[in-house]
Amino acid sequence: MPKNDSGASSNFITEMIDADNESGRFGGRVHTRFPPEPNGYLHIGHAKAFCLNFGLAARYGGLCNLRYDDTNPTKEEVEYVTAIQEDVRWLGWDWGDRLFYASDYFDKLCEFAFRLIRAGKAYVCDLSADQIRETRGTLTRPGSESPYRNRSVEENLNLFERMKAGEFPDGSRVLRAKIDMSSPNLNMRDPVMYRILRASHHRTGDKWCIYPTYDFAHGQSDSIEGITHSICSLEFEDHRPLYDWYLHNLGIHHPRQIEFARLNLTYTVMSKRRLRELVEAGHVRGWDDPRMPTLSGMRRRGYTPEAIRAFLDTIGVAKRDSVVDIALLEHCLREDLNKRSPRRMAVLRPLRMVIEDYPEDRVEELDALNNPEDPAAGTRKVPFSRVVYVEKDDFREVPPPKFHRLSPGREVRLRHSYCVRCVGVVKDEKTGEVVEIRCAHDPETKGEGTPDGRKVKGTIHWVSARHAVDAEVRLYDHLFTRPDPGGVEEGSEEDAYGGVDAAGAARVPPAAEAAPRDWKADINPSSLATLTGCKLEPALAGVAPGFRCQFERLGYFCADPDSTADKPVFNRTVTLRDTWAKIEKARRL
RNA sequence: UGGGGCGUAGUCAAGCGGUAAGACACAGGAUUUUGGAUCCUGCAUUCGGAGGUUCGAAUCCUCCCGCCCCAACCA
Repeated sequence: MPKNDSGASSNFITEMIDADNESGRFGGRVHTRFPPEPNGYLHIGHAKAFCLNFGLAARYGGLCNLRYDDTNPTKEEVEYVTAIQEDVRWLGWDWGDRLFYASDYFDKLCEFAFRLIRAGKAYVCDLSADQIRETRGTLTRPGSESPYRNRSVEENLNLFERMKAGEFPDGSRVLRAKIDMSSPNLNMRDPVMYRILRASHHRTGDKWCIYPTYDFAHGQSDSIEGITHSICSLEFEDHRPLYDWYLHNLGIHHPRQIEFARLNLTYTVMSKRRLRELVEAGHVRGWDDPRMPTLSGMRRRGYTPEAIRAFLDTIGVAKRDSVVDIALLEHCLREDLNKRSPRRMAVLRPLRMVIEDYPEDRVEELDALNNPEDPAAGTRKVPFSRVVYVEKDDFREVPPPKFHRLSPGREVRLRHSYCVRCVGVVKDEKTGEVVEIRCAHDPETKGEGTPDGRKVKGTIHWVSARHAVDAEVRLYDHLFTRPDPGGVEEGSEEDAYGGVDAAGAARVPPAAEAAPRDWKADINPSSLATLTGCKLEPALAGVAPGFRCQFERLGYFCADPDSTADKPVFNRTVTLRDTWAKIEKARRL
């Protein structure tokens, strides 16, 4: 992909901006904005949008505002406005002193409404919401005009003034734009501009009982802020003619709107509605659950802002609907983490190993490289003693082909330490399970090499039993079992739509051909595995929440805020690539 | 059956009339005290389909097919 000096990708949007700059359309100015509604936490799809907006501003030496599109007081909360700022900042962006709210413009918007009424381009309509819907027509049939459409300017002025003054009950009247009830674009069939809504707003409190709709607020808000390029997602393409109409009839600054396709990822869901449902139904522990695709969840999981940005740069920006393989996100994560993570040893499923020929009371402090990718990261001391814990997975009584870890009679290297050979096992009398392995070490192999040059194929990690720190470790897997949660069931494409589900009760689907499954049925019941009694090397004692490292041979981990002084809790951010696991999986199939 | 948008590999995505970039995934191999990392190699004779224009078409024209969005006083 073509890149400019700042490393950001070129795309169809930069081409349009380049053209605008060349023609002098906005005097060479580039001013964008990120306009979230504070009704939920930001997810990585939003990150695509704001990195695009802030990135464009940075690329062209322009500015990017943060503006809350808070026109619906029934859904918005301050909790979300705070969280949104934290997330945007986390990814490295700065809106300077340009933090705005659409609600800052309520007075101005109201004035715009009066201006349109005076121009005979807006009217107060007494039809109910149901009646408005019924008279809007359908996709193929034009709508019919409201009986209130031709009220006089004076009457409209009077009525709207009284709507504003609170003389009418909620929902009894609306202000509508007088455009064209037979337009093939439904958005142009006299859309609602203002509704009566007695709800307390998170910023304006009870000052207003009428609120502008998003469509009547968004374009003008961009205009007021002097935005040059209004970047938004594809579904607003149909609304552009409406925004054009408002801006044109109001005669105010007219930004250029450019639409792009939002981000979708396999094995997860990406809509605030669904994410909220996961939170509220308790399928996850909260918006910042490390399994969530929310930025707060990813942060808690151990993602780095750099990895997310690299991912976003890699996927590009286009208008085609797409679903990006989550493996690409994980690749970007590993690539970043590999370079910067100190290595540590941790045993998740401990198996006791006794080195019979190693003195009972001896302890050696061995040198271990902190990061083979980065010599500057230095070394640390790791204590070694007669009894250590190794990973259960690293021992097989009956080794399968190509297994080059430990089994009776075989030799492996204990990472940074000695080579040991398994000379016996101790089994549980009742279950027959191996509960301890007995080994002999070769004193000549300390740290590196073998005296006779023999090859020792496997290297396994370990933790000295008497020095180990006990920990809880949380392993995460995809939140959903299918790449397309709720996707159409194979073979059922011809099924008739069986009814109206609760969530869609008011939204009658068109006579659908395909039958989507319930997306919640695809939730992965094993997306979280909590391991206790894990053994960490002592260097890991007392690390601060947010501390990231690689547990050698296992993956990248991050200390969770649930950690306490005596018991660390670690989240697995992502596993290492695991060729052996792949071989074993292939063998099972 | 209206309007708007989009079709390039399993997934993203360049390409802008001169003969299909790159990344992920996948498959081999080298190397390795992390089965990690790294390094090689392979992976679209063809761009949704069919016609047409042209010396030459993924790029231009025509028709067809498929997918997404729109009938909230949500955003």
